Amino acid sequence: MPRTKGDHEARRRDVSEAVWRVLAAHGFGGLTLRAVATELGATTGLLTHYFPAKRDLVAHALDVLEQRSASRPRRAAGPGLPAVRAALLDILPLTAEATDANRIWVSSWDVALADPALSGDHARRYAQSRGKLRDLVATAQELGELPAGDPELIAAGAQSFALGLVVQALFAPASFPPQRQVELLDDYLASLASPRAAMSPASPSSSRGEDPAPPGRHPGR
Amino acid sequence: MPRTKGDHEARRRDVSEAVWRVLAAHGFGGLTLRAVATELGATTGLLTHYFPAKRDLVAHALDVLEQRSASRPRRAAGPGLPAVRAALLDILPLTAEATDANRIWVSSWDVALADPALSGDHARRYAQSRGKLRDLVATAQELGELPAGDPELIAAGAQSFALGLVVQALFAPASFPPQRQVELLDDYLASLASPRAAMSPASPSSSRGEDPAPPGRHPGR
DNA sequence: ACATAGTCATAACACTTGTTATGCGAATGG
DNA sequence: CCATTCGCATAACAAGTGTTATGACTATGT
Repeated sequence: MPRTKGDHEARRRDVSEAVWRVLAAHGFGGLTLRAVATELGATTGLLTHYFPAKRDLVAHALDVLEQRSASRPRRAAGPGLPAVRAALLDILPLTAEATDANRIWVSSWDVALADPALSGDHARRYAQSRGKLRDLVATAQELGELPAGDPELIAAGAQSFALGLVVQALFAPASFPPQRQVELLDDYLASLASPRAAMSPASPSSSRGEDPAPPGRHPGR
Repeated sequence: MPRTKGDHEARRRDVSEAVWRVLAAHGFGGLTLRAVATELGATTGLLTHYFPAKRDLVAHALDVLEQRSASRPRRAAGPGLPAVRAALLDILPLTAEATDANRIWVSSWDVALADPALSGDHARRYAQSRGKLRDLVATAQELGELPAGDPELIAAGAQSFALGLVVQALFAPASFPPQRQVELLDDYLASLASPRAAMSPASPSSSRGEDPAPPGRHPGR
């Protein structure tokens, strides 16, 4: 009965890719049915035929994002610190596709922060990613490639570093070419790997509100 | 002639604060003239009286954001590493106001990435902030509180770390309370301060060893 | 007191948005 | 070969958007 045979799923994928392209170009603020339709060379009638409402459309687009992020070729690396490095490199916008994905990701933060449900989804996603990173950090510590310390804390720090680097690279790609991103990441990992001077494990800020003395190690004074 | 005397500027500030509140609550995606008007207990006629177009309104709101960021009480800290720490602490969402500001900031990334002009503004802003940070890092190095190394690179890394921590804290405030943010930052600074070996200790992957990701062109498309 | 000018509500405007209804064509099943 | 069903363009729809008059109100200057 259809004009072309079993293309229902394939057509849905086409639509999702058009959504992807619109998102990469104009972000969520510029995501409209008309924009997707023209990007696809069709009309809104086609879109509503496959997705009853815009909500379903963006949901499927976000599924595509997550699926792409999950199924993209991960870097292979031996256990320990190289695995940590590979996981972080996989986050950075080192290629055109990774740049698009990260750009969409950042764009989704606006709508996500406005909606508690979506906000929770993002938080959960980051927590999961952090969990994986923590395991990698732990094995690296067991191998003696990273100094002791709460792996959860180290993973959170590493993820923060990578996330911030993503944002900076998106806004100033000329100042943060792939090579520079890798350089920054490797410097960060090197500083992590170097044995840390002894500092009091208990945070001195627990008693006072916040903003206590300068960092742990006081060279002079 | 006016209903109340010299309140022109004061009224503009009122409007800007209403814009601020709407942005903090719903982000740029939820910023409409009606929303601002009801938030202010007025109508759109008032808004257009003080700001001819929405463009001017959001521009002024962003000016307010920048002005607030610039004029907020900065942490005082002696030169060297404490100054670096203070500058980074000033970025983090440690208070309710700082959280609002950062939430608006993140929200603006969506619209900024869609508009090259705004994108350039943001890039310039971050570059400037990075420049200041670099100077602080340099003096800390002169004081021997930080090991040698390109201060520009160190500043970029520190900014990335703070930025990413902001994002994480916004999405999972329960997992990243102020105390934890400070703890993470101090850990990061401690690892920076510790003298870095030449990457020999037990790290098989040299800094420029393998890199599956070819440094191809980045943005394009 | 009167004219004037700033303040702002009211309301209409042109436009875009997501959604829905209608209908035409094509491919298939009987 | 005809009826049916899917694919999709066309177009109308209501709601919401930014923008633009219009006019009433009020405090001020003279």
